[in-house]
Amino acid sequence: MNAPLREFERSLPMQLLRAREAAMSRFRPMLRKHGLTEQQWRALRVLAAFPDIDASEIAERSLLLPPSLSRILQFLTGQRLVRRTQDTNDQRRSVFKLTAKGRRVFDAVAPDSEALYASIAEDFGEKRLAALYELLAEFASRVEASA
Amino acid sequence: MNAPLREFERSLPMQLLRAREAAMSRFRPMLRKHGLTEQQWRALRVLAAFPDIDASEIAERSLLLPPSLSRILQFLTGQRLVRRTQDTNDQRRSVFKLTAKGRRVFDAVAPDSEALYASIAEDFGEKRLAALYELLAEFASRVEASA
DNA sequence: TGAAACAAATTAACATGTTAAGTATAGTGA
DNA sequence: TCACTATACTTAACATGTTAATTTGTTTCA
Repeated sequence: MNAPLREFERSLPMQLLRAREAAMSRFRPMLRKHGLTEQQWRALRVLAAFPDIDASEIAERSLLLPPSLSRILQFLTGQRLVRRTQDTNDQRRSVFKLTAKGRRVFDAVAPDSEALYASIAEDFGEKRLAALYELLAEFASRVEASA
Repeated sequence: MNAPLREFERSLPMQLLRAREAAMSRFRPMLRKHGLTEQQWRALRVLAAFPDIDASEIAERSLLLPPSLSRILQFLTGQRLVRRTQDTNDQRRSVFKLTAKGRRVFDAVAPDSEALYASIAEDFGEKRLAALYELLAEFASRVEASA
């Protein structure tokens, strides 16, 4: 055994990564069948919930950096899943909205997504899932704040 | 307010991402000063703890996929931080070890890394940190297992 | 043995992450 | 009004993530 490494593998950033990987490894194959990446799906979910939203707010809500989101919106627009409109008051802003096709894709993926999430909740337990969620939210806000 | 999205932003994968981002946003600038990315540092840490380790085990312990690790090892070898040796028994395997230079870099970064980790522990609280760690470990093993 | 299955690592191709720099527009104050 | 600053993206450049395909070497077993 080696002390420095035990500490490393026990580190919180590594456990956060491992936990997320465990969860996402269930979602990615399903999304792939729908022709979407995880990040594209995150953007679509935000757009489904907030019509006529600008890029900055999509980025913030989907936890995607602006350069990544910029490319993703180009892809989604190219696929005719999303339509972009120029804001007439502020020419710098673009406003985005799901197309009918985009809405159909969202409606097709959402049930699969919810089913997988439910299976995770069942495997780990609703109660512990809620406890974990609360700790994570507290951690994020605490650590973000005093950066 | 919009129900579907509240559910989305409350999802565990998103909170795991947000929490990890909060933590890593403290580490990345420090690593950058040392000329390393987060992933290169993960590989170095594993190598510091396990001399003469093969690529598969580095990948597993650092949570890096083999293709990413392959590129990272090429970079680290090019920087003369790591040396590669062919396994004579199994010609498919390569075995890696930190060079003296690699060890010096590790020794330079490690204290900064530990200091940041300590500051996070202080901000969030040792006790809650331990509780969060345990929940995450339990979550990962539970969700990985029954994938 | 020798062909088939398996294993370790790499390469390929494309999407995203990360930081810095660039572009266009909007707001601000002397 | 006009420099100055700030905002909203976008582009650039390089590193990594993700899946599939390849390459090379090992193992199995008929």
